[in-house]
Parts: sequence; structure tokens; C-alpha cells
Amino acid sequence: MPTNLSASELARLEDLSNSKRTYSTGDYLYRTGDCFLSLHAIRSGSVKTRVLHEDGREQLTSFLMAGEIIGLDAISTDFHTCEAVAMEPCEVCELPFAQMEELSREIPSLQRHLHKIMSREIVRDRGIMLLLGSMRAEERLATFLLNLSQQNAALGMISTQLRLKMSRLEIGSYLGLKLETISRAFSRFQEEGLLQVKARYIEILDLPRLRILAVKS
Amino acid sequence: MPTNLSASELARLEDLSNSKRTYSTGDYLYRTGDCFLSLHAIRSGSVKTRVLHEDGREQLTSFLMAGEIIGLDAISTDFHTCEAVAMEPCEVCELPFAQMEELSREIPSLQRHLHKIMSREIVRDRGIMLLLGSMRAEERLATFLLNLSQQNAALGMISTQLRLKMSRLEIGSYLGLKLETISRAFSRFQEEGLLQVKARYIEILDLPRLRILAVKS
DNA sequence: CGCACCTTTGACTCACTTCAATGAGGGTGG
DNA sequence: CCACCCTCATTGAAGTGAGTCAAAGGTGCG
Repeated sequence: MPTNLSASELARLEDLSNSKRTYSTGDYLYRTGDCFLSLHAIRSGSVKTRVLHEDGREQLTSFLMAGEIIGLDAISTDFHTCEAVAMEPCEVCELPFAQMEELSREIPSLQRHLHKIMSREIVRDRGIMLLLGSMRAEERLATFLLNLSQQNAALGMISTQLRLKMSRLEIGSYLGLKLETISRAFSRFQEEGLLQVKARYIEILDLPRLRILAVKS
Repeated sequence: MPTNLSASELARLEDLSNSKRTYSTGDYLYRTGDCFLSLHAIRSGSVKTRVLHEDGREQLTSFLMAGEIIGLDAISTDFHTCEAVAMEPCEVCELPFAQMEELSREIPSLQRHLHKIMSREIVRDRGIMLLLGSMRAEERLATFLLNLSQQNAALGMISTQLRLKMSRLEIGSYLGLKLETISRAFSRFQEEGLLQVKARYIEILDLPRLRILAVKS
């Protein structure tokens, strides 16, 4: 369900790439307003993207992990409309977009794949809109944790043990809530036996009940 | 800035289309779960899309007008993940997607165009996420009205006079607010001399001040 | 004309925010 | 190795913006 690529597909795109870069925690992959030339494929590590408001408010728009493609928003305007920051040391391949377009004209399956990636991004954003527009705090957090759990499973890790790369402040910004609200929701979930919370280590104790919460509180 | 196509570009896509359909108010262009075969180009009228929640809650995800392409979310899964409903009588062209892909392999400018349309959709959704995640009620409504105003301008209509096609309930669903909150915000804007509100006819009296509100309350 | 739906408005409630204080790691330098 | 500092996290108490419930007024369609 997430925008992961199969190993072979990634390898194929990689041939395209003339450069694999590494980033340290806090480094920018790109900033708002930067000229758009390449998409970025995350090989390892994780990245967050955010939109900045004139008055300093910010909204995190995605947390991305290995296997995901980032920077699709920039295609429409030829410059980046948000910024991407490494949340831990990362390896990232640059995929020159002009070449990708050229190649995808020759290889229908690549074309199709590119379209699916972009479409999946739209679907994902719609999901977040639903979350932000009509869910209450605990439903939002439950949904968020379930998504992380699924991502873990997709990467072959234990789906009930989460090591968060982001702070409560960042989770709050992503979910449209304040950090205190996130903290309180974690505490409540722990009280109710849904989770074991130890700072950024989260263990899901009652997955079925968490699912019920995420669908409807 | 909106996903409008130029007349010539639309005409070009239209050649692709084997059917132009008309819809009456309330008709579905497609429903959640429908098999995906075509994108839809709105020639006249307006359409809303919505995502349904298991428990009956719904979230409107877009209001679309003439010149816009709809259904991009379905590419990733080959079935529709939301539903689209005509808000007034509409003319809509169906664009078989397989043929579009084929054609865009031959015509680089069409390929580019398709990518830009999809990317613009992502940018737009990010904007809504920012709105839903970090703006208060009056800021959201001000932003919404400014968008409509710009759309009007883009279609060559008077940008300060709006004829809303949607109810307060629908605006609320789109902006993540209740209909009463929308109604109160309209009343407040009128009291403050920003708007003249007469049911669904809105006249913007103080555009600069509305802009300030939209950026930061 | 009358019915159905939409809109406005008021009073009250509540979920989340705000403000504030305390506590718990985690890295650095003495 | 401990003391210090900085950032992040937790928790409480009070405030508030938006939601809820309810009633009345408009609007437009058949």
C-alpha cells in the first residue's frame, strides 16, 4: 500500500541515477523554491517533508522511508513547493526527471509505474485530508500508529514494535495537533493497555482494539 | 495555477475521447470501488469528490470546475477510491487512460502535461492539508473564498462576485468544520464589512483584508 | 401554496489548546 | 565519572474555539 518499489524496479531506476548521496540528520534534500531537476529515491534512512506558512507556522506533510520516491510535487511548477529534511542518516539516489520521462516513453512498464507512484501519492494525501478533516485526536494517533505498523511489516520488521524517528512535536504537526495532545493520547493509550510507551519506543499490545479506534472512536 | 487546460490542449485530448456524456445534478460520474478505465475532463458545470468513511462520516476532497481533469487517484489501484458527483448539469468527456498513456509515449508534450496535472493535484492537496492542519475556522473560509475568487478570474468572470454551487454543509465538510460554524463565519465576515452575504450569492467587499485573514488571522 | 431543505442564531458543552511547572534522557566537558 | 545543560516529554489547571442541540426563519421547487 505505501509507495514502495520492488527491488528489481528500484535497481532499474537506479541505473538512471548518476549519483547516490548520503545525508546526515537534519540535512536538507531540497528547500522550498529550489529548482526541480530530479526526483529522489530513498535507499535507507527516513525523511520528512514540510510546507512552511508565511507566518512561521509549519505543517509536516509526510514521513518517508526506504523505498519511497520524493519530490513529485515539484513537477508542476519546476521548483519545489515544500522542503525535505533527513530525520536520520540517509542514502538517497537522484533520478533526473527529464531522463525518467524519456525512458518511460520507451518502457511502458516504467511509464505505468511512474503514474502509479504519483497516483498513490494523491490517494495517500486524500487519506490524510480525511484524517485532518474529520477525526478526533485519538483516532488520528491510532491511525498514524497503524500506518507505521504496516510500514514496518512491509519492510519485514516486527509490526508491533515501533521505534519512532520523530518527536511529539513533529507527530503533532503532521496530525494537526499540539505536542501536549499527542503526549496525553499516548498516556491514555498506555493506561488503557493498548500500548507500552517508553519515550520513542512504542509496543502495540492490542492491535485489534487500536484498529477499532482508528476506524471509529 | 488551477489544473486548467488551454483550449487547444483540451481539444487535443478530446480527440482521444470516444464519448461526451452529460450528467444532471446529483448524478455520479463514478463511485468508490468502480473499475477505473478513464479519466474525466469536465467541459462545463461543476463536480465534487468525496471520500466515505466506514461509519458514514464523509469528507469532501475537491470541488472541480470546467477545464479540470478528475479521477487521477484511481490510477494507482485500478479502481476508484472516492466518488464524484455532479453539482449542477455537466458535460464531461471520458479519456480512456490506456490510450492516453499510449499517446503520451508518442507525444512528449502530452506526457509532460499529464505529469504536470498529476503533480498539481498533489500540490493542491498539500495546500488543503496545511489548511486543515493548522488554520482556524475563519482563516479556512477566507482561504476557500479566495480560491473561488481566483477560479472565477481564471474563467474570465468577475472575481468579487461568487455564486456558490455548494451548501454550507458541503463547505463545512470540505474545510473540516460544521455547517453552523460556516454560517457563523459568513455572518461575522458580513458584520465586519468583508463580504455581502445573501444565501449563496457572495460579494467580496474587501479583498485585501480577506487576504490578510487567509494568510494569518 | 405548501413542503422540504437550507440557513441563521442562541445557549450550552466539550475537546483541544494554552500556559506553566516538573521530570527524564543523552551528549559534552571538566 | 559525575555535573551540567539542552532538548524532549509528561502532567496539571485554566481558557477557548468549535461542536452540539434546538428552534425559528428563508428559499426554492413541485
